[in-house]
Amino acid sequence: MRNTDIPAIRTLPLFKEMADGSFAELVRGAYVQTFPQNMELILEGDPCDFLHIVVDGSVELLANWGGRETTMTILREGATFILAAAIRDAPNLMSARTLERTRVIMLPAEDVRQVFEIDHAFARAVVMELAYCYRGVIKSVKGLKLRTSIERLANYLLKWQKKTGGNATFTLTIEKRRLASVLGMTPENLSRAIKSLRPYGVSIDGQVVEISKPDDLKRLAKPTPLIDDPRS
Amino acid sequence: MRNTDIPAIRTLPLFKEMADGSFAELVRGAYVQTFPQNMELILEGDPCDFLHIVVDGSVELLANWGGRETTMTILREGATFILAAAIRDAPNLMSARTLERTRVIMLPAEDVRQVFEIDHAFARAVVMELAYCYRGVIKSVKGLKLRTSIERLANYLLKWQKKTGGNATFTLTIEKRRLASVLGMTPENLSRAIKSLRPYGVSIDGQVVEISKPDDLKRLAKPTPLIDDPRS
DNA sequence: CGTTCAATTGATCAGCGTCAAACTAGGTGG
DNA sequence: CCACCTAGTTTGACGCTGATCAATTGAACG
Repeated sequence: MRNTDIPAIRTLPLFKEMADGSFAELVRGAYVQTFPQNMELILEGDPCDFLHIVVDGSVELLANWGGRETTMTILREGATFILAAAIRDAPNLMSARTLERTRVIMLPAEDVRQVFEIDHAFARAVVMELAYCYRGVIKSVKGLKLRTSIERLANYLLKWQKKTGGNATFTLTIEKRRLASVLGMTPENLSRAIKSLRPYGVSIDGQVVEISKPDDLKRLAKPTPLIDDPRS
Repeated sequence: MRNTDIPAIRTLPLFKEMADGSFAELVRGAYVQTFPQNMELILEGDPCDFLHIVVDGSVELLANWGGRETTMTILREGATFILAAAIRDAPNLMSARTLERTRVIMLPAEDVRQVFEIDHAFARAVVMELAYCYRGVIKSVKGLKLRTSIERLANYLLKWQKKTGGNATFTLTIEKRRLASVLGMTPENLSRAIKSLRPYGVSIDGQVVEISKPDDLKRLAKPTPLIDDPRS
């Protein structure tokens, strides 16, 4: 592992509080690698050998069944994945694929489990991270079961607007067909959903979104922290 | 807390390995209560004060939004709930309601966090439990996004058959309208879905299910451990 | 025996997926 | 610099899945 990558992850919540010695042990067996776009990092069903951390770029977590495929979520800089499988030493429930040139750190799952035993601060961070992920998935189930696809889109736009600083105009960093899959619809339907938000002040040109009547959109989207707030 | 309830939970995976002293501390501030049917135990959005454990009976976890309601899951004897919220000291993402006369143990969330700091075996058990829950929710998202409602029903029946011992005839322990909500459909649609499984050897009379052509049903359901296996 | 609530059935409709085709933009090579 | 290729996006037409509404049947309980 290159020295330059160590500080990059040392400050992540998962590693910030742990002892230097434990961190060193964790990092000793780590691999760092930069993958090209569209690289399959892990495959659904395979045993989980490494905890992965995105240093730079973005990764798609996806699932397949019966010839169908869906994007579960998209991860960016600082996100970890396959933590639950690594902890339980269980097969991966999702595949992972790079969406662009992406730098990833891989910590042997065995080391993670071992350091978990030794370092209490790390154990606490792992639990916090897992609980955070769990709540994230619960929110997405709520969105899928309680909202229509248009409502999901509206809330996605509002959430992304907030994340990018709150301006009326902002830019998506995700292909539309993938956004469609994340939101649980087809690309064709996303196109139509976008058009149907026009009366609510939404216009999308390429990756550029403009929300001209945020209050109208919010009245439709009815966002709630219990589904849409990424933290807490 | 009555003495008779202590052994009931001591053997649960969450508490089995922990030190006697830690367990005593956890149990010291615990409440045990038997609730009647249809009691609201916790409310979505409320702060999380207690980790709950079902000793006997069953509890429905549900979520509301925009006047709609959905059943997230149904918990039975031995299940814990609100663990993630208790750990993170965050508001509940789901409400909980008894489905029948149900006995519940409530451990103050503050105590749980504190014992987590002290007892390492407990910390490990918490992580295992959380990872288990996380994977459960991931599986349900996969089912919702990748399967039609008929496929979800078919897999539910096969899973429940296995859970009850594998006989061709077995009994559901859940109201149909709740099953419908768990599976993400309306009661009317569940009725029709059941009828449409008749050519695959499924007949349901009241709560009694018979699967006469399991191979045909499996060919339709295409069950996979990566969605349908509750363990691992 | 009547009340109540769940389950079923039928009719209708909206949402969304599928298929096919047109359009667009970004990248490549002549 | 332009023509072309490729892949993503959009549009239209159509059909299936599943929701809604309304009415009926059935079962549990007082």
